[in-house]
Order: sequence, then structure tokens, then C-alpha cells
Amino acid sequence: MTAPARSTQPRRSDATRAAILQAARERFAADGYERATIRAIAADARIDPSMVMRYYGSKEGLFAAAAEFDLRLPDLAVVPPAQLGETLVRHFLSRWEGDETLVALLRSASTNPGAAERMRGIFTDQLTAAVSTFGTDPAMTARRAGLVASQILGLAFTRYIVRLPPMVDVEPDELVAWIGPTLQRYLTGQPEA
Amino acid sequence: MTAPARSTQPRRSDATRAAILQAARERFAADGYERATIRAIAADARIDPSMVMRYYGSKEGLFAAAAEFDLRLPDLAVVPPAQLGETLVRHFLSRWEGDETLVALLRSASTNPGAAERMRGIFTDQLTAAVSTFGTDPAMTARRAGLVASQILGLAFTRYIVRLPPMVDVEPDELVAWIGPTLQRYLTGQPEA
DNA sequence: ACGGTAGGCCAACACCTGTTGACACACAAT
DNA sequence: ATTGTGTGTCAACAGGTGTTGGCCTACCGT
Repeated sequence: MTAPARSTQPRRSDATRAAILQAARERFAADGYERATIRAIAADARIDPSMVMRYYGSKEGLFAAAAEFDLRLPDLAVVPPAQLGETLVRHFLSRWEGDETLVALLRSASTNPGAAERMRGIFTDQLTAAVSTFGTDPAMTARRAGLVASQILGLAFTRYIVRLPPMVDVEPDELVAWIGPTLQRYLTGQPEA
Repeated sequence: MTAPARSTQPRRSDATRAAILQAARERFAADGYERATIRAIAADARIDPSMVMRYYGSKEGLFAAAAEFDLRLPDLAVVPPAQLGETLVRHFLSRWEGDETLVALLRSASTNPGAAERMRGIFTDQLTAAVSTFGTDPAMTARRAGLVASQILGLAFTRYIVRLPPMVDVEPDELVAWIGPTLQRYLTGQPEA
């Protein structure tokens, strides 16, 4: 819509677009998809609600843009096999605290089908791909990835969404000490007899 | 409001009250707090929306009544210490699949502060109490309960809310085989050196 | 200098929400 | 028969939602 032209040409509206996106992420993270209103997001970005529509088409479109996310998983093939679990927990903890996009996605996934689908895609594609880089049994890979996702998302859910006191207060290092071995077993271990 | 009288006297409206409550649980479980409308719940229960207000005061009041829940945790003191984890996973799986109240609560906890508080209460009070029945170190009890909650809620979130394919397809017995040892370690083990 | 266009605001639409009050019916006690 | 109360319906309110179209203004190429 916004003209062909050269794509390297910075538009004057890029700042507005970015402001909307940032405000959207904050609101979606704080309130979830349904309670985050376009009017509130526009107010945070100090522009008119109609601008949101012009730039992102609809609320769903805005969310889709705001929920773009890359887990940036490290290459597990170069990690010492005994440190896989610890590495993953540390990575997720820092990824989660540094970017509120994941919280927005997590909060919205409960009630918004599109957000749930996005979440499924991220944790299926990206995590499964990472697990399969060192995995031996391809049939087991999906299951291992699912188990890892369950513990990681449970950690995020109790720590950032529900805010269970014991999970909020605990130091990251201690979380790594407890949850690292769990992921390690999910990734490389076998189920109980 | 509804007269003093004898409390043992069954009211003619008890059936309606129950129908509203059941419809509310289904809607809250399927859609979450915000998207579940009083009109939809009333339609499911085949009554007028205003009846919901009369019997439960407000939407929040209705949710509070519909989200009443008891984990019915077994007495962990009588469970063989080596089977604590397995027992807990089995219990939660059956509790979760047999009663949609927990799903309603879980789905709503992401966006509704009241639901989050309720969830906090359940998993703090009930679970901590159960863990402390056999626990040795009282300072560690809350942390153990929190870790157990993180894995249990992560399991529920990926299996019933986000519906991650690997977690939906897996057999309950296999889930027990994988997750049981995790809870066992959270309950009775020590963190990694 | 000037005309076109991109960026932005305002006001309104159509719809849906929780909630309320007035009214109708049923049934039990008087 | 009449009263009274519990049970239920109907219609409406007031506010908030996503979304739309018209209008103004500033900038940029010519």
C-alpha cells in the first residue's frame, strides 16, 4: 500500500510504527489480547487509534506483528552434552526477562486462538529443530521437545503470569540448579521402567 | 437475600443455579474469563441473563462460584516415599481430565487478576500443605511446592490450553514415566552442585 | 512557488458488554 | 379469593469496543 519506492528509504512514519509496536507489546504482555485495547495502545504511543488500523490493518494484524518472535536457541551441537539442560534453562531465563514479547504471547495464548497457534509454531518448529540437531532417535525428538516445552512454559507461567511467590523469589541460579537436570533428562534420558 | 427459613429446604431455583454454574464452567474453560459472556452462559443454561445477576451478583461473583476448587490431594504421608512423584502426576492427570473447573481457572488466570489470585491460593495453600506433611526442612517446603507447581501447570498448559501436539498425543502412562521422576526429585531431592 | 502525497487527527458508526428495573406468572398461606 | 413471595422474562441503559471515512497539515520533488 505505502508505495513501491526503494525499500532502503527510511520512512518518516517508521518511528510511529515502532512506537505502536512497542506499546502493543507492553499492553499485550500486561493485559493479554482481549483486555489490551487499541485505544490504550494508541494512547501509550501518543497517536490516534486510527493510525494503528492504517499501519497494521486490524487488532489481529497488530498482534501478529507484535508477537513475532525468535527463541534464538543456541546451537546445541556445540554444547557439551552434559550441560544441555543447564544451557537451555539459562538461555530461556535471559530470553524471557529481556523481551516482553514472550510474556505477551504467553498471556494471550490462553484465550486467543491465533496466539496459541503462534506459540505452538514457535515451540514446535524452533525447539524441535534445536533438539534434533544432536538427537539420535528422530521418533523421540518431538516428545523430548514437548516435555522440555512443558517445563519451560510451566516455569514462565508460574514466575511471570501467576506469580507464585516461591517461583518469583527464587534466584535464577537456583532455578538452573533445579530445572537444569530436568531438561537434561528430558533431552537425553529415558523414561522410567 | 433469599429469606432466612430452614437451610435444608430445597429451593425450586436450585436446578437453575446449578445449570448456570455448569454452563459457566464450560464457557470459562473454553473461552477464558474475558471472552465468556454472561449472555452466552445464560443461553447455554436456557435462562435470561438477568437471572445470572440475581443469583450471583456479578460476572466476578459468578466466576468466583464457578472456580471453587479442591485439588483433593492424597495424604502424602501414607504414600511410599519412592512413589511420591508418580502418585502426584497420576492424581493431577485424573483430576484435570475429570473436572473442567481447573481448565477454566487456568485459562482465566492469564488475564484475570482474580483468577490468578485464586490459582495462587490453591497451589500455595493446598500444595504446600500436602508437601509439608512429609517434608523435613520447612524452609525448603515452599520452594519444592513451587517447583512441583511449575511442572504440573506446564503440563496442563501445554496439554489442555496450547495443545502442543506431542503433549496431546502422548499416553498418560508415558507422561507419568517421564514427569514422575521430575516431581520426585523436586519433592525429595537436592539441587545440583 | 506549488501541487501531490504521506502522516496524522476527529467524529462517528455499528456492535457488544455487564448491569438494571419494571413487569408477568406460579404457587403457597391466609 | 387475596395476598405475598419466589421465579422468570423483556427491554433498555450507559459505556466501551474495533473499525471507517473525511478532513487538515506538513513535507518533498519539481
